[in-house]
Amino acid sequence: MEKKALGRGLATLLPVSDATAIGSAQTIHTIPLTHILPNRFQPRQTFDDQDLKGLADSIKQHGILQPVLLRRKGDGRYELIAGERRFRAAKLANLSALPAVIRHSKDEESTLFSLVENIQRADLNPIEEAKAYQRLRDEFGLTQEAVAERVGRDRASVANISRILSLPSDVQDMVASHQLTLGHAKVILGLKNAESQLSVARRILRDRLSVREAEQFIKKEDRGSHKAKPSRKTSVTADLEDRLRTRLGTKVAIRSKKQGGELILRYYADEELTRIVDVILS
Amino acid sequence: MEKKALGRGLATLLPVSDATAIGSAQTIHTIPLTHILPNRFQPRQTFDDQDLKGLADSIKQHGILQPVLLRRKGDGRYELIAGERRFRAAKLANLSALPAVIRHSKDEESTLFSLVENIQRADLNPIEEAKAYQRLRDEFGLTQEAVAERVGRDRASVANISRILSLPSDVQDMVASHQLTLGHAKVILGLKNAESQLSVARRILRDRLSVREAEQFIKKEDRGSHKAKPSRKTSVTADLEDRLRTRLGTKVAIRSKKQGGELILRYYADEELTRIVDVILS
DNA sequence: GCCGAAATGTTCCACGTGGAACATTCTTTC
DNA sequence: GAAAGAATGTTCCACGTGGAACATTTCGGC
Repeated sequence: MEKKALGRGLATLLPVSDATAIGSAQTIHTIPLTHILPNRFQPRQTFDDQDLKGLADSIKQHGILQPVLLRRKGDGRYELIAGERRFRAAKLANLSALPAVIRHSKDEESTLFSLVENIQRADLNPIEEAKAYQRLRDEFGLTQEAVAERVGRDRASVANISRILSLPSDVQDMVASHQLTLGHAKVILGLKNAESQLSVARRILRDRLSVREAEQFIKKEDRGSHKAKPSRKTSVTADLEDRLRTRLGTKVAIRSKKQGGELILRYYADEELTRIVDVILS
Repeated sequence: MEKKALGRGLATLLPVSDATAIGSAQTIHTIPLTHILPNRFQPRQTFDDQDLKGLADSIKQHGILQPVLLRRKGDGRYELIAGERRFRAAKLANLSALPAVIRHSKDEESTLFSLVENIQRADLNPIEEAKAYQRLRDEFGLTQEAVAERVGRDRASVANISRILSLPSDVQDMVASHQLTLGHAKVILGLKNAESQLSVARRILRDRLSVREAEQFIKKEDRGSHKAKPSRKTSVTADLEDRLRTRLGTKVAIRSKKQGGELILRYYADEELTRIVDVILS
């Protein structure tokens, strides 16, 4: 995945006045040489070795001052539009990557625009939406942040929706058919094993668990398989919870809020409530 | 507002075989005589008094066996399409209302259909939606239940959305402009006085209260003005809450759930949490 | 007026959503 | 390899929505 930032080195070497290379909205990517193909239509077939060697020496000294111009091939590789000599000289200089501007064709721009519009308008199920985001990222090299800006969502939301594509396909089908919600799917992603993901998905359907119930269920499952995830609770509150749990013999949760919080004692029958109240009042 | 149901009396008197009067989807309304206008285009201008008297006697004995046919005038009144003799005889018999079938014109059906479609499709703000429901009810005599079925919502939701039309217009503007949500508006409706409704609305905007915070705030306001609404809690849980509150010196809530429930102790600082825990553990 | 049914009014809160806050990984430079 | 910043991954839960459950009013028949 190409980076938007250059790091400090190249940025300071590029001339500010080079407007043709750095347009107002141009982003300079660093593209590995192995991903760059020569231009199929390059009329020039021979290059002077001496000339290239001189350029390579200069590059070794100063780096590449002007990004090459690339066009995306759609399979993760790029085709040179401009900068063949720089490309060859960079090889001679044993560089591994080039600064490049990726130019989209008119067709590509149109496809991008249509994709974004469809996402914003269509009543897509979460799987469709995730696939659309993936397409934006794969075909146009957009980061999650860029996708999020274009479709009007938060970056974390794009990440969350995209993650569901790593679920087993059976579970994905449940989400696509609206048997499970995105909230459920996200909870299931907390399980690492595809088998348990499918089995928990079935359990949620069978018992009609809400998202909250599913969250709790996953917590219990993780505890059972010795893969408990680190809790975000402080050790102080966890200690208090433990001691209260021992004293009262029931589930205890301490939930902090903006101002203080809530101490929650769970009871499973009216008799238990009476018992808990008696303990407190005694 | 016309009733859909007949009561037992008329229903048992109407002949089951009278298909022209009771079509498969026909609803029989009971319309006060004072709301019924004679047909402007009734060719017959004179009616035999003896004939009418005989019919009036029969009506006194048996009631009206066949509903008249009415057309809605749009101002809460109806025009007779068929049944002039029955209408006159009912007057003679001192009836106050007639069983009637309301016939919609083709134009009316088309308007109804369009209205429903627009509600289902358009991105209406809550005020617009409420007005649309009101229109369906006023112009077509639909009950909340009937509106709800047509637009695909629950009857209670239609009722709740419609209620916001009784808010002060300033508050309605806040809802229409999405400064306040429907949830906020519903909470404000719990206040009886227009002045306090507006003042609380402004408070919600100023302090960016969430719906939950607004609910709590309204509760406190009601307590302050000696207009506390009757709580839905059972006296047993209220009693337990009181005793715990006295013992622990903090807010206590008992929330029952499908299986048992939660006993919630509120704390406002870490020191208070420690104190509560100490009381329980002592 | 009484009663029962229908219709409407009202409050409270469980729900899934969306994302804040944190965790982890990747990339670039030195 | 270390450090810093960018990008991505992940969990937990506050939020407004929608309506369940209950309350109140209206209507019609007797």
